[in-house]
Amino acid sequence: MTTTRDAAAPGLARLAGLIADETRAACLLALLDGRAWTAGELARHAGVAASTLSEHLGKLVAGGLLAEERQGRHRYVRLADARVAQLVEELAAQVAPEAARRPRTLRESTAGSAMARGRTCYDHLAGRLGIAVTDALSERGLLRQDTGFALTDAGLAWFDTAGIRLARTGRRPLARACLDWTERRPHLAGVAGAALCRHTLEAGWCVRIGSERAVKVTAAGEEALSELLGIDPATLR
Amino acid sequence: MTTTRDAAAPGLARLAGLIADETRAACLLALLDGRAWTAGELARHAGVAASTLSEHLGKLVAGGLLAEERQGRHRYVRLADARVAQLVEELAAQVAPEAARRPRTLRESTAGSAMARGRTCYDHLAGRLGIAVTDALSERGLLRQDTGFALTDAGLAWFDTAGIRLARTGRRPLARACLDWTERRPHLAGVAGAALCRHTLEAGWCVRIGSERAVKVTAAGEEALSELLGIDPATLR
DNA sequence: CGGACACTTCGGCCGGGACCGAACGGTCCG
DNA sequence: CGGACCGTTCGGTCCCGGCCGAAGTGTCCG
Repeated sequence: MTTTRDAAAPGLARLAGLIADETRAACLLALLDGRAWTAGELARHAGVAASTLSEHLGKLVAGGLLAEERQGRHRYVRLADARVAQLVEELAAQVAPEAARRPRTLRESTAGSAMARGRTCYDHLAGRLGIAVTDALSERGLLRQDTGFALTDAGLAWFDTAGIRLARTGRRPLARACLDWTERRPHLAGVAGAALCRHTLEAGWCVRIGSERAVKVTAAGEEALSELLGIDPATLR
Repeated sequence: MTTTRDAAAPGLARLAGLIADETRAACLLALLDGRAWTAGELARHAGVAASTLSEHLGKLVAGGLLAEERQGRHRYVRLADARVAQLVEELAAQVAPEAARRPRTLRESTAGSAMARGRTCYDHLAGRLGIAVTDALSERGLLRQDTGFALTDAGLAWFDTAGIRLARTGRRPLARACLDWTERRPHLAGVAGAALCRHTLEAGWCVRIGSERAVKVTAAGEEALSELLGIDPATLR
């Protein structure tokens, strides 16, 4: 064998192959909501037979993209970790330019506009809401976006006084940019993004709408975001 | 149709499908060196017939992953832009845990150790060299990694006094973390990473070894890196 | 304990796509 | 201008993998 083919090529192809099927891609995108779905829910979502989806889940779990948890007769799956979520986001963002076409049906349209207003992206906030928060943090000098993407010392203090604890985990960055595919601009992800999202939901600043990823800012949320970050409630509607 | 399958699923699957072939994956990894390759070079590298590779290039170009430039009877291709490079890096990094197995042949071993010492990763420095530079920037307060990944004001000044111009382009971040797949830690990428890499090559601090991505620090480079960043030359050998 | 339910396994069907060699069209050079 | 070289197109082969329905396993509940 005289070729110098890169040793990582088979692995790369195998990994991409896991995502390269429309049904599996639909599953991964659905799981971007950060929750655990049952196999049946995913089968209905993707529009394939339960037997077909079972095989897909087997491959995704074996490939390390999904984590599973069996409970009685249910098989719950979720994205394996934040790194996998980032990977799927990143790939989806690369596709977005074409996917950001105008919607076809009224249902898609209303659901789309709710998603555009505010949604979760795995474990952090996205959509106009996510952008508004990210921009507000930047304007107040709490987040530095001009030379990269990192919280400032003032930013660390802000999280502290807001009562949002940032757990310094092993590898995961405290702050990271995640490209928003509706706004086409980066929003806050990483440990801080996750903590902020969790806090907004726990404090009742936001509530989930329906069974989708979309979230809605509550009256209490509008007040809190206006007070803590100077976000004009009108931009969130 | 009663399913709620995500509208982005077909696009995501199509994009992943472009990478999901071992031959195309080998091409993308080879092109991570940032240079333009001819179709013939890639065919030899991947170990397939020229006709087969021609079809692959057609798909990769049509899919927007590669940019092509025809010169006479040659067809030069390179990664379309930094975003595509980042995508491939990120996927490869996800694979790395398995791929970081011990090499099989002596040739792989010596080539591997040169690559581990220092190499380019699209347009920035990687390997022990890339990590050493990134760490040195951090230790001197020029780069902030603890709360994200961004240059500090001192860092901007350092680039300025070192005579390395940072062109503020449209979308590309000034500094970004790129996970190093031999060191398993982030190194500097983005505009600053690219400018630094270009400068080290132009100033003769580093030279490319052979036709691969590997680079070697020169005597002048050791002196410069020691003086400007306090990097111990021993760590680069 | 029996029936409804969630998921898995299996066999069979089918389409897509990776691959090659042969023939062809451009380009460069002696 | 003829021959070497680089790349592309085409026809044909072959295998991989997604899909389904039917049958099977395990779980929950009345």
